[in-house]
Amino acid sequence: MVTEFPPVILTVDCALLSLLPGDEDPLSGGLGVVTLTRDKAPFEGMQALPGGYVFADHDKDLSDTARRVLADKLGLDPGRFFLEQMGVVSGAERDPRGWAATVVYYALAPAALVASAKGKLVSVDALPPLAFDHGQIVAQVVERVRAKAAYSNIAGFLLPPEFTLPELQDVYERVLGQKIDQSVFRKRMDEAALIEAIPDGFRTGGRHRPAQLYRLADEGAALQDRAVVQRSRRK
Amino acid sequence: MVTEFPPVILTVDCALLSLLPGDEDPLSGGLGVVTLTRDKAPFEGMQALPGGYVFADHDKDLSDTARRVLADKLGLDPGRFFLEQMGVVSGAERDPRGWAATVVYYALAPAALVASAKGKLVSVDALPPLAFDHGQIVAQVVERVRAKAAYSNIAGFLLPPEFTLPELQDVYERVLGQKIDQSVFRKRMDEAALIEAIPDGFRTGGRHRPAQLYRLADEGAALQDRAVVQRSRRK
DNA sequence: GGAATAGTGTCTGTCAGACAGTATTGG
DNA sequence: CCAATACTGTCTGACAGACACTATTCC
Repeated sequence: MVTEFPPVILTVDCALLSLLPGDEDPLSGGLGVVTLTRDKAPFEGMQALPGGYVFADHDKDLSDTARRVLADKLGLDPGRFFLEQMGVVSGAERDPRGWAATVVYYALAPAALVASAKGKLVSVDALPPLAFDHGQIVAQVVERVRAKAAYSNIAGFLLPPEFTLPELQDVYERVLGQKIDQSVFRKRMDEAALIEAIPDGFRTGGRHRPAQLYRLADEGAALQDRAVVQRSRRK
Repeated sequence: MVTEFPPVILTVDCALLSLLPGDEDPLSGGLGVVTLTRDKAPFEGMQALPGGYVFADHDKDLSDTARRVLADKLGLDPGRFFLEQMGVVSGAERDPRGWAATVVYYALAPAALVASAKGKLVSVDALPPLAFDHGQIVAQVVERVRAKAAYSNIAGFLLPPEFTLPELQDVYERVLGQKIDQSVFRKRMDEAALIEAIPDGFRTGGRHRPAQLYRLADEGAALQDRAVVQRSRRK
């Protein structure tokens, strides 16, 4: 066993996901990811995920690093956004500067929050070429988020703190790219207790019945595993 | 952004899981994890997960590091074992030597393979105190493996390459700690196509009907997501 | 009242789990 | 034939999904 530090580049990269505008046709306005233009070599001028080095003096742990990156590079309010570690991507070939390991975090935030941040929000289904292996990383993150969306309340973090059930269902349909039966969706949300009704909270405005407002239940236990759509069963 | 390497300790720790002997009573002989006695400070003399530094010159990526650690520290044959990244554990406090990040890998191997390796196989349900935060890491790994066992063929890697359906069911029951209906288990295994029958392969010996031998289907697509036991639905 | 969207009730095919029944071996 | 374990068939309650129905607002 060697005792000196290994000559390894360790960074943190963040994939911040949100919903694209596209309000006109249904099921458009799907998932988007925020990218920045690199201002130095390698891959100068290309789009890349925001990332940075670990500051051992300031960051309590790697999630701290991720929050700092999102705040510094994107100007994102350290407010209500979901952050979770995806894993590590590593290898001798992925960075021309040498053997590199990157801890990947992904974040989810409401479109309104992301709109005020730096960077470009691009569709994950029509990604431009990205620096390093960031294209593959985004693909992995999207796969993970879509899988989680099917059995958790993770999609709720793409909406403002207060939202209606039809709005939430719309988000699930955009993220999953598939229609969900209204009745089934409501039954699930009800029994899963992932969200809670806001007493006397209603969204009015349209010329139709007002919708009950909800919020995510239980800030702490924010992520639970209840099925929202059933995975297909037969081969 | 700084450009010199950050003063961060980056290591890889491996949690090698297998089944404990305990053949007498049913549902005993559950999951075990392999630990080594630390031969230097910090935590000298305590049990710890096998781990090591990344060798940028030799390791193509971090999974290479993990395989090397399992081979060097445990003498494990680089043969048929399942290896997957769990994530990174990091922080200023977890290693007395300084800010440290550890990439955690977990491996599954048949008991026969593990028996010939170095280290102690201890029950994950009665862990001794472990060095660093390895106790928490093992708990996380076990949670992950149990979750995956419920909807994948991951438990098959705890058996030799050839096994019978009753043997596989027994493994699932040990890992999950719950009885599975025989008929349901077989229907799932059949439709999921996670395993395939070995033509004319039978295990004889008992004074009863011989059992068909199976192997894991498709070495490459080794892990698939088919439910083996249904998650509970009602609250 | 009509349009529009929010929200609920009901029906039906299908599946998970329970359990009983059949198959095949050694003694 | 018996014991023991491998394997299969069938029944039933419950749920997912489909779809029709009611509720409530603005005009």
